[in-house]
Amino acid sequence: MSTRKRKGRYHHGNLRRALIDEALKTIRKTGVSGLTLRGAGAALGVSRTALYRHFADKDALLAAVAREGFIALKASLDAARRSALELADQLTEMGAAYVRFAIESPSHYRVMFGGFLDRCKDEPDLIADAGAAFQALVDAILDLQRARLVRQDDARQLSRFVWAAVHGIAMLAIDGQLGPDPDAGLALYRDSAPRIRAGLV
Amino acid sequence: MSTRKRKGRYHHGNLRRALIDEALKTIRKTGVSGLTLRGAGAALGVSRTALYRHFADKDALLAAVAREGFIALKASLDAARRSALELADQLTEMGAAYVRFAIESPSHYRVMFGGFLDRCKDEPDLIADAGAAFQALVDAILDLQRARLVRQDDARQLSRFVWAAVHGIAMLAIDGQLGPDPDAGLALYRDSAPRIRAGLV
DNA sequence: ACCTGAACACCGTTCAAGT
DNA sequence: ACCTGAACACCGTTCAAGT
Repeated sequence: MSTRKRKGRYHHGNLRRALIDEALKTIRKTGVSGLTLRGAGAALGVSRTALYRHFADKDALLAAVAREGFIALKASLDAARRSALELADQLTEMGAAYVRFAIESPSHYRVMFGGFLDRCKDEPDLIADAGAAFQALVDAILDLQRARLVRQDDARQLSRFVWAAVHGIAMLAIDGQLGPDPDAGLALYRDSAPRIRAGLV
Repeated sequence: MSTRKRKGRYHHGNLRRALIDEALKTIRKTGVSGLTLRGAGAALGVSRTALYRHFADKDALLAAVAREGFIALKASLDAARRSALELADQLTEMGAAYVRFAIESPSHYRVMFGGFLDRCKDEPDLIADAGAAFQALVDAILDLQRARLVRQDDARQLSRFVWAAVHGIAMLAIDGQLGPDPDAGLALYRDSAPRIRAGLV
């Protein structure tokens, strides 16, 4: 069963979902700049303006794409946390998962953080999903604080420090600033993880 | 003496320079998305295609804008280093200058790091200017290592760690991820500076 | 309710022609 | 050498009209 409209069918079925998936696919393939509403419509066998029944404009579609990203990122972080053998390793594993997420989906990551979205505009769902991903980090740090493995500073501020560090590594990596080696980002993270930890104890 | 073409004059004078300045101005005012070649030409009283005598395409203009950014960033870092009263404070001051640069010129900063430029394309001058800014950090760390204030790890890797941390703070700040408070970025840096330092000693 | 087609006001870029 | 004007192949978005 394809996401493409069956010819002659009047309604598409789930155009909203199909548009998000199509956007994700072309973003992965060609970057954000390659995404056009006309192209997305054509790929789904739908008129160029059908999209406006489900999204206010292109930014709203991008916001939906970004939301998917934050949900997937949170899932990666949660999985990494569960996979850690010891409590002390949880945060290190989460950081690695974070950097890996960005390197595996650089264009998607850029939609989430590249300034395409105007966060002043009322997108409460997007802010909530981004907040939930951040909260995964805060929760892990609170656990470490309870076990006396991390100092008792404000957990949210500690989380922001860790977030900034891994976000910086991820951004420099997908921007090519660390050189052409595709593993440069993870290599830098491996070197940086103990340094980040040093800032927490 | 305006940068705008005097009417009737056949040549502009220094169109290349004027185009970069015009681009910087509109980017500061409206963001990168507000920059159009047609608009820039019109603002300078020049045809829409005059630009192609000085730049291969829009990306080449953006690359020139990014170069200016890296040169200005290096100047800020050097000034911060000189302004530090003690050797031990140099790096902290440089980090603050870095975050301040991004917060004061968010759109310009995004041209430098936002993935608009394809670093695989041959822009050796851009890579050189970005490298020079990074080298300012490496030099400061080498000095600290000589004074035994920083551990004797590979200086470039240490520099990348510091760079990623301040870059992450800067990016989150200008992306609005730290909340609406415009001072959130510098506040996070003040909290993070000693944590970053902990990773170096 | 959902979709279409034509239209509007934009883009970046090319190219023959002008000075 | 440097610039222009018209043209080309695109955009996002609006809107009256169709089912």
